[in-house]
Amino acid sequence: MSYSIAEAARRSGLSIDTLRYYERIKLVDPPARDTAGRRDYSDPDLAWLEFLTKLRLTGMPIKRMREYASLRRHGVVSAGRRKAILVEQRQSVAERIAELQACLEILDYKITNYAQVERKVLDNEPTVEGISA
Amino acid sequence: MSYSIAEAARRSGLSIDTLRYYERIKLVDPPARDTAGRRDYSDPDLAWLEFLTKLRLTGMPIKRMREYASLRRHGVVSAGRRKAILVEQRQSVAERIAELQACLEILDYKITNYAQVERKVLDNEPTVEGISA
DNA sequence: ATTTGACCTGGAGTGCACTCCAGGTCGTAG
DNA sequence: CTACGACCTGGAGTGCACTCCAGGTCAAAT
Repeated sequence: MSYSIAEAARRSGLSIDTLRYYERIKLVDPPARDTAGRRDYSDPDLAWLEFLTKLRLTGMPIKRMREYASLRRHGVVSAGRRKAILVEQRQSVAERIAELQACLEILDYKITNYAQVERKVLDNEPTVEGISA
Repeated sequence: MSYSIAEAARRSGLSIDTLRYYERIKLVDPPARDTAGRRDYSDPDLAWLEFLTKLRLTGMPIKRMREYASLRRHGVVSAGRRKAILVEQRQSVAERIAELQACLEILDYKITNYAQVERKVLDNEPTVEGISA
C-alpha cells in the first residue's frame, strides 16, 4: 500500500507541513515519489511515523529522535545504542509519570480546599484564603 | 522571613531571570523592596512560586497560569473559576499520565525486541529487524 | 482549453518560555 | 575611598518545534 502525503498526515496525526519538515531535518527518510514527483509513503514509512509520534509523546526532543533515526540507518550494528536510547527514555517517562502523579495530589488537595471555601461561602461563614490559594 | 532574589531562586528552583520575567508578565505580584530597591520576597511569595512551579510541572501554559494569578488577585469571589481551572488541569494531567503509561508499554515492547536481537546476534542466528525498529 | 485542487520547493515567520546583555546603582569589606 | 559582588532596568537574543507563504507543476474534471 502507498499513501499520498495527505493520507500519511491523516494516518499519523501529523500535519502535511510537519511531514515535510521531518524529512528536511532527516527525521524520516525521503519517501518514494510517484511519476509526478509527489511523495508516496509506504507502510514501513507509516510505521516509522507512528513510532516517531510515540517517541514525541514521551517528550523526546527532536535531536534525540534524529539520533535514533540515524542509528537506524546503520542497521543491526546500532541496535545496542538504539536500545540504550529507549531504555533511557523509558526511565525519563517513568520519572515524568511520578512527577505528574505528585502534581495530581497537590491539585486534589487544592481542589478540596476550594470545595471547602465554597461550602463556607454558602454558609456565610467567614472565609480565609489558603496559604497560597 | 524575607529572601533576596538569589535565595528565592534557590528555594523555588527558578532562575533569577525567570523570577524577574514572571514578575514582568504578571505571573507574580511585584515583591516588596528593601531600602536599596532590591526585591525582598516574603514567605507567601515563596509559597506562590512553589505552587506555580507545580502548575508548570503539570504542563500548564503560562497564559493559563496568568489567568489563575489574575483571578487570585480578585479574592474569594473568583474561587469558583480558580477551582474550575484546577479541575480542568487535573483532568489534563490524568490524561497525560495515561498517555505516558501507554508509551511506556510501547517502549517496553521495543526494548524487549532489542534484547531479543542481541541474543540472536550473540548466537550468530540470522537477524530480522522489527517492523519499524 | 482552462480551471481546479493536490502537491511541490526554499525560505520566512510564529509562539512559547525563557535567557542573556549592557550599562548602571548600592552597601559592605579591605 | 575604592573595589567588589549582588542587584537593578529595558531590551535583545535563543532554541525548539513547528507553521505559513509565494510562486510553481501536474493530472483530472468541466
